[in-house]
Amino acid sequence: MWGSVAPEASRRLLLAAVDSFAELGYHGTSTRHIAAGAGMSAGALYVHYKTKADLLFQIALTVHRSVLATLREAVATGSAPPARVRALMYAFSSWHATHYKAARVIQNEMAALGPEHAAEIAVFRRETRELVLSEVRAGAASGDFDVADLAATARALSSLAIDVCRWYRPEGPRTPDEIGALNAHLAMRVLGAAAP
Amino acid sequence: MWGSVAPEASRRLLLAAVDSFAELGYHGTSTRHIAAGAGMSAGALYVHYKTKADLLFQIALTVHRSVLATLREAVATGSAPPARVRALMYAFSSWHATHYKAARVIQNEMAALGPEHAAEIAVFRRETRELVLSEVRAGAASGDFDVADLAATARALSSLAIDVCRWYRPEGPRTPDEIGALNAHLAMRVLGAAAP
DNA sequence: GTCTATACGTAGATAGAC
DNA sequence: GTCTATCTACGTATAGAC
Repeated sequence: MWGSVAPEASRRLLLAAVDSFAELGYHGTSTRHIAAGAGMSAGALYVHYKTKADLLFQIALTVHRSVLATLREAVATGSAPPARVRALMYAFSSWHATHYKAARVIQNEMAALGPEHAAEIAVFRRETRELVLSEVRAGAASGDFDVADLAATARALSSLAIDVCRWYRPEGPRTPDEIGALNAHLAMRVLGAAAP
Repeated sequence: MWGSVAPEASRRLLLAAVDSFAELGYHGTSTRHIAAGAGMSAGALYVHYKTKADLLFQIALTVHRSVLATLREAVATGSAPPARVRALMYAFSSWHATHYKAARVIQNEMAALGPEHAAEIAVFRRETRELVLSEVRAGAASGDFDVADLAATARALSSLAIDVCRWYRPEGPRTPDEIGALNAHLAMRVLGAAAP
């Protein structure tokens, strides 16, 4: 996910910021702390990022792009709605385990973005919602799913997948793979799909 | 929920803090802002609360007590596991809509608590988890539910209910009552309970 | 209990040497 | 590009008048 961030010093700062924002929050993190986490002095940060807010925005951009690309790849692997939604929920959930720190930042700290940055990020979030919704709708239309409230059910699936980043710990008993598989299974139940 | 907070000036400060913590986060909120929200000057806050951290802790105590009491009342209304879990999910979800600001504070800002305060609050959170888990376990034991992974399924139900506070808006299309009913329905599906 | 004034620390951000 | 030093503003918290 971070491969596109260059040069290396910029990436180190970004990763240190993700760690700190995830743990202490944006407002609870000082630029000095970020710089120290990247092995630099306080002033060096401003060579790579204009402001602390800009740093958050670059993180938000990178992470949202990664999620959306992951979900789009996932649905493309299936053809029938149940297979597509299983793949979607597996990818959505396991991504939120694997990248739980980055996910926490984009879930918890987006209120700290300024209005222009927030508007730009909102586009990604809308597209993600639309993607999930359209997959649920397709399965309802085909008769594979039994869904009373399309929007609310799609949101429930997203809640399930996203919330993973809030409780997942690498030392915990379940792997990202297992979490993805379990949530894919629960999604089929939520959607009233026939048991396979 | 706030009736126990007296005198009135203390309650005004607490409510102003909840509003601001929910919107801007604990570290993003200044004591001046809280005091202004309660219609007071900056210094007056310290007559009612020892520190800003103490204010957060009082909020956390009050809100966690309210959630737990709500859930305990809810399960007591039913006898068979499906009815009990339906009541639980209805109460859990609608509470998180009705009290979405208070819920956001206890979901997003608990990392700002000091170690001793955090330990005290962790007791409430553990009890809430245990309550949900024990209800799921009872239904699995009775044969009403079909659950492969008790802990993970119980957590999924909690995710569904708690996440309501993160997206709910009073101007939105669904009432807390409707949200509670929908999540209760989805919970039955997640648990593999026979359709009523 | 509330106000104004203030002490003190730390935050974000910049300047200039290397 | 990185460092140290520094500017300036704002944060929490306290003191003392009313």
